[in-house]
Amino acid sequence: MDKTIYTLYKVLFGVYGHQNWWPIIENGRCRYLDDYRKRARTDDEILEIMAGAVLTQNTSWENAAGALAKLKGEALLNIESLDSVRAVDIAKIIKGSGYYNQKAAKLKALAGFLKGLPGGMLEIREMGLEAARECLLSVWGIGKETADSILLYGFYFLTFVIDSYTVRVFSRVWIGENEAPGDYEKIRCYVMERLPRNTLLYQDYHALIVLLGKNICRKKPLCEICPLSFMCGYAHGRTALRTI
DNA sequence: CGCCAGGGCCTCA
DNA sequence: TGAGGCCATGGC
Repeated sequence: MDKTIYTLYKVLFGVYGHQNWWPIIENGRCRYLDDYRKRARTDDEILEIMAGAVLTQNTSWENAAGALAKLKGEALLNIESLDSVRAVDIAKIIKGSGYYNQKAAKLKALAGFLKGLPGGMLEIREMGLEAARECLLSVWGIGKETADSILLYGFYFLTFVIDSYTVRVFSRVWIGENEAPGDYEKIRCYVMERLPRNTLLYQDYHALIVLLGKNICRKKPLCEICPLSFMCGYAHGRTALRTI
C-alpha cells in the first residue's frame, strides 16, 4: 500500500480543498486566511501560532482560540508580557482553554526561551529544520506535535504533524494491511517518505485529517458518509493490525 | 450526566 | 520505553 498515504490526501483535498491553516485571531475572531501562502509569517504571527499550539493541547480549538483572543485583547501576546506577567495572572486569562496552570507555565517557558534568542524568530528560521526542531523540543511544554505544528505552519519547514486524529485515521485505514501506525517518529518518517516535498501539501494534509477526525472519523466513526471508506480497512470490517 | 477535545510531563517498573 | 496518572474547562 505504498501510495495509500498520498491517495488519502488527494481524496480529502478533492472533497474539502485548501484549509488555510494556521488560523489567526483578528478583532477577537478566529480567521482562516489564504494570503499567507504568498508570504512568510510575521514574528507576531509566529508567536501567536506558538501560543495557540500550546493552548490547543488536548483541547478543542474553539476553547483555545477563545483564550488566545483574550490574551491578545489584554495585550499579553508578546514575549515581554508573557515573560514578566505572573503565571497565576496568565492562568486567569486563559482559563477557558483548560489546564490553565500548566499552560500558563508553558507560555512563560516559551517566552523565556524566545527572550534568550538574540536573533528572534529569524534565528530559528536560519537553524534549518532539524536544529530548530531540537531547539523547540528542548522547551518545557513543547512536545513533538506542538513543535511540528509550529515548524510547519509558523516557519514553513517541511515536517509532518502527527496528532491523535492522524493516529486514529491511519490506524483505521490500515487495519488489515501489513502496515499500520507505530510511534510518533515512525509515522512521521513513514508519511514523509511517501509524499511530494511540498509544504502547502503538508499543511493541508494535517488540517484535512483534523477536519475528518472531528466530523467523520470520530471515536464512533460515520463510515457511511466518509470519503475514505472505499480505501479503509475499518470501513470494510477488518480487524487485524500490525505496526510499521 | 458522561464523553470528548488539533498533548505533554512525570513516575515507575 | 511504555503504560498510567495528572492537568481542567466548555460544548454537546
